[in-house]
Order: sequence, then structure tokens, then C-alpha cells
Amino acid sequence: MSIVLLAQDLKLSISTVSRALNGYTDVAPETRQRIMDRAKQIGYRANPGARRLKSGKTHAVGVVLPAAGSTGQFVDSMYSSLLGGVATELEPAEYHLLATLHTKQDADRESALYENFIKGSWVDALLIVRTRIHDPRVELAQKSGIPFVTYGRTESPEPYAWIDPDNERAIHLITARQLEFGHRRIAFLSGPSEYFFARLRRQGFERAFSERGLAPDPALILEGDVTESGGHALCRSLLVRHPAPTSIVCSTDAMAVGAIAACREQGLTVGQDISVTGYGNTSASAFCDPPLTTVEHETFANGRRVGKALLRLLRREAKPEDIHELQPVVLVPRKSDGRV
Amino acid sequence: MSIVLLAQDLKLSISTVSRALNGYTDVAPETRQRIMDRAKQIGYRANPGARRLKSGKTHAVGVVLPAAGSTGQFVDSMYSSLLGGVATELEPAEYHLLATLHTKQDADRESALYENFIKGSWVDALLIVRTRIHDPRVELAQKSGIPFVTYGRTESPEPYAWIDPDNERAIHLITARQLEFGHRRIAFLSGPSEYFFARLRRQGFERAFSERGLAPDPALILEGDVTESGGHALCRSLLVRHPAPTSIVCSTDAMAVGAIAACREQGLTVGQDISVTGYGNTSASAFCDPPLTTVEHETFANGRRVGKALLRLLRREAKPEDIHELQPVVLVPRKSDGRV
DNA sequence: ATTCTCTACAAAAACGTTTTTGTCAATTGC
DNA sequence: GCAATTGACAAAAACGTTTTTGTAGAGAAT
Repeated sequence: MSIVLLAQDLKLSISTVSRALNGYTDVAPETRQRIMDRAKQIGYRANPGARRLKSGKTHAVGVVLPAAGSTGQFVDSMYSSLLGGVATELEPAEYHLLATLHTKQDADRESALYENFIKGSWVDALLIVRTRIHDPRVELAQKSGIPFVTYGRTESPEPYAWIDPDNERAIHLITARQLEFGHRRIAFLSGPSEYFFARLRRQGFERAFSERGLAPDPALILEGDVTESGGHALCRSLLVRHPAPTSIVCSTDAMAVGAIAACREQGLTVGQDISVTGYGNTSASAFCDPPLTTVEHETFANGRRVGKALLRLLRREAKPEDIHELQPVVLVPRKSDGRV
Repeated sequence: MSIVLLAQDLKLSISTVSRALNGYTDVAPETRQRIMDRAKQIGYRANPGARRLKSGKTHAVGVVLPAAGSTGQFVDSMYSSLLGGVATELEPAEYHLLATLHTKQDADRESALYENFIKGSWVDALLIVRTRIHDPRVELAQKSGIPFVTYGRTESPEPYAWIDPDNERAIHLITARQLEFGHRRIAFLSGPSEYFFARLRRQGFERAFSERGLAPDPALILEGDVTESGGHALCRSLLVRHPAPTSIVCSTDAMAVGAIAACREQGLTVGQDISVTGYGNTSASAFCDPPLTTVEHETFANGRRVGKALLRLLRREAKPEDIHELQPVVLVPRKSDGRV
């Protein structure tokens, strides 16, 4: 009963107090000032529950984070800084992030969670990350009409708001570099093909070849977890082959770290005997041995862009189809690759 | 007006429907079943806003994540899996995590955010991570009476619920190992001393010496960021000294990765010429070169414990003083250290 | 002088639940 | 056979806002 108390204290009606606080014009400037001063003094803040019930706005953005396998590490560091950027934008606008986890084990649960978010009116908007080629979450969001932004793209025919670093170009850049170095037996360690980013990175890989009238060896394109151990396992299986690849393009920095370890185990000196490259420019990539040639995508800045997009959608300043941002990436050449 | 619709549909009163759905005993079993069936069929779910307004319960747990410096990476991978564990426990109980970021730049903002969470009744409970020796957030939470659990301890005289891996023992274990190896000039790369974990780890470091009638060289105890670049910078400054330390005990795996890189730059072979150890057993630690001797604390499992503790507090099944869990840690010996 | 338009405020309904307090019939206790 | 208890449901108040509608008075227009 907080606003009533404030109103009584001021000897004004509840409605006037409410309207003053919400910036309506039909309240005298002096009165508004008096109300705001007293509100601050008394420490009044509108009960979010009541406001939410009345207005239907929750002032929260929902995000379901993907779990990274059985380790339970549910956000890799990429998502950490992405969400940091999102929260940085949302916080001044008084929006919160409502986070929920879904574990890899129960994929159905993921949709159920999103459905709960939407149907249960927990949130005003949704952030969908790690998009799949065919993504039921996007369809669910589209059907329900809730504003949402995806980080990554999907195959949905309907227009939707997305922000995505240029995955295709990133791996194209790095593969072209390998080809320039003279490599021909180049392997590609892909993430799970259900994800759209995996498709895009693979396309970049293949385009670098086709532009030069070459074609990659399909047998050297392997698919696995985008983790250190995923990269390690894949790379091991690669190195026992004859002939072995001379360069290994990895889908992520973590994979590359695993791949480097596998090369080392085989007595290979990465950067000399064999090339290994990553993607992401995570902090580990600069300090591993050798320092990793990788591609930088500005995760934190992209998070801020996602946050801004969400806000524009929520304020109806933009339509979903207005928000298609392909963010640039930049090659970070270091010491983990070189001439064949 | 959803429950009214459901009630009309069933030709029952709103109150009976509500009571049936909330497990009250004064509703006939057949009636309850009929109500629940129809509710599921129709897809009814109680509006969280209304429920919240009436009951005062938000069904959300607030957590303010610390930002890791200017990089914007606001949760290092430790927090990722911790929160994964928390969410895993909370989700089946239909509690959500409400996340907010505070950047290092504005430390005041951090308290303001927590205050907003509490006073604005956004959340039913709080999770406080990365506790400081003197932690205003804990005091704020205690004063307001909101249930909360800290991950890490603090110097507050009041009892409060905490869960913490045994930091002291962890670094004691690893330091004792260095001493057994014959090292004497052992450096310790500490995290910022304002954090309680930094104090505990340092105490473990010192106890290993004192137990053997030895004392560490205070000049070899350095303080910095618990990141790769922090470890790198600190280690560099250490290696130009004469005599240089023969072993470097780092506060985190990330620091150790940075330290290893610094050693390599000086032409030192880690594991032979010099020892470097970490803490955390992050995935990177297994795949770096050499594989890192470190200490495992079960981050994900601890997150689940935190989640359980939160739930017990929320359900009043436990009092804060009942929840003091010092979690075990285990040494993971690998190849980054050895005899002097 | 009468009506009209503003300005500044107030009354009251509504949002969708939960919970307290009834109520009525059937069962039990003596 | 009558009061007391119990079982199963319903009425209505309450939670704290926002928003729609209303209204009194002051000044402007005719």
C-alpha cells in the first residue's frame, strides 16, 4: 500500500501521485516536483508486481542459456561477455535479464522453458542464442508475437531481428590465409551441424577453396563439440591418418587449444610442423603455446548491440525486419600457423 | 482474467479452482482432478504478476554478477558453471535467476543494484558471489531480512548462510607439494586482497610454510587480477628478479596460464626449470602446455548446493546459521610442477 | 452574461490472483 | 433426535498499481 501512504502523506490522490511519477502532463510542475521530492525522501518505489499486473509489462528479458554438455558449464566465455554487453545496455533502462538453463539432455525441455516464459508472461522479450538451422524456439517466439532478438541466424522464412558476427567471412579469412601459406590438405573442425554458425563457418571454409579453383577434401571436415576436449579428440583422429593434414582450421579457440594439445602429444610443433587456427580471440588464445591465430568478433560490443536492439523492439522504435546486423570480424594473426 | 474463464468453464468458483491448483485439502479429489485436467488442456498458468502481487513472492532469485574488468567479460567460467548448478536446482522448483551486472568501474552501483532488488521487491532471495572481506552487500541483505546465500565467506559477525570450497586447504595442498618437491623460493600470485578468497588462499600458502618451520618470502607474494594477463604481468615482474623463484603458486588457472606464457617467453621450461600451479581445474588447465597441476573444486556441484540452500531458506526449512558448507577440494597433479 | 475550453486534480475500475471468512449439507456423537 | 463436527464449495476482500473517466474552477470566446 505504498502509493496510498505517499498520497496520504502529500494530501493528494493516488492517481495524481501515480500520474506525476509517470510523467503525465496533466499535473502542475510544482506539484510534480513536490511529489518526486517526497517520493525520493521516503524511498518510495513502485511495486514491480503491481505495475506488472496492471500494465502487463514485466520489465524483464528472458534468455535460456544452452548447457555445454555434461560438464555443466552452461555458458562458455563467449556467452559470458555477450550477456555482459546485453546487461550493460538493459540495466540503465531498468530491464533485467531473467536467465534459465536448459541442459543438453532434455532438448524438449528447452522449448517448454521458452513456452513458459512466453505463455506465463514472465518476460517482455526474449533473447535466443546459439541458433539452430531449424530452430523451434524462433518459431515459438514468432507465433506468440513476443519481441525477440536472436544472436545468430536461422532458416526461418519469416523476418526476425538478428545480430550475428560474420561467421562465414571469419573462417573464409582464416582459410584463405592457410591457402596463401601453401597448405592444401586443410582440415576443418566443425561444431555440430545443427547450428547455423557451423554451416556458415563451413561455407566460409569451402568458399576460400572454390575461389581459387580448389576443393576441400570432405574427409578432412569433422564434426564435434566446440570444446577443448572436442578439439582434442577430433585432432587425434586426424593425425593418425596418412597423409595427415598440414593445417587444421578450428571452429573455436577452445577447440584449437585442444587440437594444439593433440598435436603436441604427437610430437608436432604447432606453427612449424602443422598449422592450427581458432575463432573468437578468447583470452586463452593469446597465452597458449604458440599464441593462436584466430578471428576476433567483438563479443561484448555485440552484446550491447543485442541489448540496444531489444530495447528498440520493446519501445516499438523498430520492427524486427529492421534489425539485421552482420557484424564485422577481424583476423588476429599470431604464431600458430605458417608456411607449409 | 484467466482463472475466471477457467472457473466459468468448469462451473466452479474462482476460489475453488485456485485452492485446487494450490494443493489445499478442502477440495474433493475428483473435483481437483477435473480442474487440473481442464487446466492442462486449456493451457492455463497462473499469471506470475498477479500471484506475485497477492502473495508477495516473486519466485525469482537475484544475483549480481561481478564484471571482470574492462574486457566486459562479466562472468569467468567459474561463475558460469556455478550458476549452471544453481539454475539446475532452481528450475524444477519454478524459481528463476534474475541476473544483473555491475561493472567494476562503479562500485557504488553494485550496492544500489542489490538495494533495488530488495527494496523494489524484485526477488525473494539473493545470491552473493565473490565476497569481500568487508562486504556491504551482505550487510545490506542482513539488514533487510531477505534470505540469501553467499558463495564465499566474509567477515560479518552476524550468522549467514554460506557455501565455500576450502580455499585455504586448496592452496595449502599445492604449496605443501611444492615444499615437498624441495622448492623454497616459492612465489604466490594472489588475487585482489579485498576478496575473502584471496586471504584464505594466502593463509593456506603461509600455513604450508609454517607447519615446516619455514616462512615465505613476503617479497614473493604479489597481488593482481585473476586473469591470464594478470598472471602474465605478475610473472614477468617475478622472473627479472635475482634470484628468481623456482615455483609459482597461482590463485587461479587463468593466472597460471598467463604465468606459463611469461615463463616461456623467458626461455624457461615449465615443469622442469620452474614450477607453476593453478586453482580451479578449468578445462583449459588440462590442455595447456604443460598440463597444469591444479586443485579441483566442484563448481557445478557447488552451484547445486547453493541452489538447494537457497530453496531451503525460501521454504524456511533451514535457518541461515544452519548453512555453513565448507566444500572439499582435491589436488589434481599434472606436469606443470616438479622437483627443484 | 453565457457557454466553451483548459488546467489540475480526484474517483473508481481494473489487472488476476490468493486467502480469509462464510455457508450449506452431510455425517457424527451422545 | 438434536447439537456439534466435518467436508466441499463459494463470496468477497485484498494486494498496489495504472488508466479511464469525471469534475471543479479559471480564464477565453462569443
